Amino acid sequence: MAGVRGGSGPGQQVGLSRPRVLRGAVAIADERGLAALTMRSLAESLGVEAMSLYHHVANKEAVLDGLVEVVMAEIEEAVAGLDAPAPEDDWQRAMRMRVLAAREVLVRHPWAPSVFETRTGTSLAVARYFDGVLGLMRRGGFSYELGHRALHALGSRALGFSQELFEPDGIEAPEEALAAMAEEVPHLVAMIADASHGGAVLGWCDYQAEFEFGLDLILDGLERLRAAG
Amino acid sequence: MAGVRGGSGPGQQVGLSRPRVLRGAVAIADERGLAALTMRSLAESLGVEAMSLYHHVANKEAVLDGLVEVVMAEIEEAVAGLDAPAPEDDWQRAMRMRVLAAREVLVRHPWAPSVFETRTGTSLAVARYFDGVLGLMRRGGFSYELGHRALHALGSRALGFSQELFEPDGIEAPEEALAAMAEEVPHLVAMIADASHGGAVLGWCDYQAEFEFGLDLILDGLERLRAAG
DNA sequence: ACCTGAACACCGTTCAAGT
DNA sequence: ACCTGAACACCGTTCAAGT
Repeated sequence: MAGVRGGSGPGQQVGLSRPRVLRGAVAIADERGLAALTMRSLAESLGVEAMSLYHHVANKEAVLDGLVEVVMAEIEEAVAGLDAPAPEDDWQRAMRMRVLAAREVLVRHPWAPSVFETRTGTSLAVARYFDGVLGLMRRGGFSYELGHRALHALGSRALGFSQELFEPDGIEAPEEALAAMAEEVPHLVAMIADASHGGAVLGWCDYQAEFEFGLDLILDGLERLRAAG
Repeated sequence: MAGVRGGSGPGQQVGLSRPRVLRGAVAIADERGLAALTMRSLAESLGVEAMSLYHHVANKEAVLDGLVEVVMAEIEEAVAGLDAPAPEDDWQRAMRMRVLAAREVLVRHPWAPSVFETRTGTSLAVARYFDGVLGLMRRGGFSYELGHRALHALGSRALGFSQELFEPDGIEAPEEALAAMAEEVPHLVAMIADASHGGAVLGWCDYQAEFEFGLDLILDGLERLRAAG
């Protein structure tokens, strides 16, 4: 047959490696979503059989752990490139910039929160990031005790995302259904009606603005506690 | 063969039904974890073949949706049984009690947050709960606009849980590893050393206390904004 | 050392057949 | 109307075999 070796298909690799496997995994998750990432699809995208992957990663769990590493590396890079004030001068602004930089990375990898959520053990990469957050607060005048509480209070927000269990946007039913809804969730319906006075109706939630609101609420509260000693 | 019909095995049912299927699903998740919940294991626990389930639920997604309904019903019941102040008198205390009541339900179903996270669409049961939260804030003097922002700021905390991406507890390595860790995450190591002065070393995170701290941080901030008009 | 084909033990789900 | 057996199209993973 023709093309015995030198084909230019997706399997153009000179040899597999852990970084190459992880880069392939990120590409699939970015392009086709997390559900499309299987050992078989990953192997195929690398021009190799599924079983070959096991020479470079222990199993699929290890691939997911690797995805966390990749994302955290991108976040660390984004944070390093920041022109933030010294925490001694303005810890709150420094923290805000850090969190929003992390958030920008996550926007590029919308699957990332789901992967973070499934990881049980504490990854070193994540621990390093939180170590940086704690270090920032220390330089900003936090005691270890308050810094500890702050880490818990921030939770996933420190990494740039929050859990939106309920999206008011989801309520915007097609008019007729709204009347039926009004009995079940009167306050939500009224809230939407109130918001539509301004003009915007559908897609009226500005998630970035809401994220920043919640973040500032917490940071303001922490600053108050810090200042109070 | 003996025991043609009247056996007293797990399949003691007189006939399947959606509620019966969901109750079985909750039981499996409670006892053996979410991963153990498969259509086949669920069927077996009900003394039936897997394919029989499809006469009562559309598919596995519908089972997971049903789990959310069951949990939300338990939460609504817990909230209804609360002896909370009228929101007009003390919305913050009323809200705090509501959230902590929800949290108690979730503690009984540790798999619940994972299920909530995988649900994409807005469930009516969850919408109803958030409608109640918004109603409480309205009675407490919130505008719809601030109430809306409050719902976002609270996020999953309104239902009693928060995402702990990083558990400082996970750091408490077996002494020797700590020295190696000290280079990678110096602030976290120092934080733990600082905390151990008091006495408690391992298992030193009081998650309930940390949850309440974060909740109060947000509620205090919201009250400040509400009072400021 | 690295890659592979075949196979195993699972999944969720469909379908035609039973009562 | 409800339940079932057999089958299908997937998973992740093991194992013995190739180079």
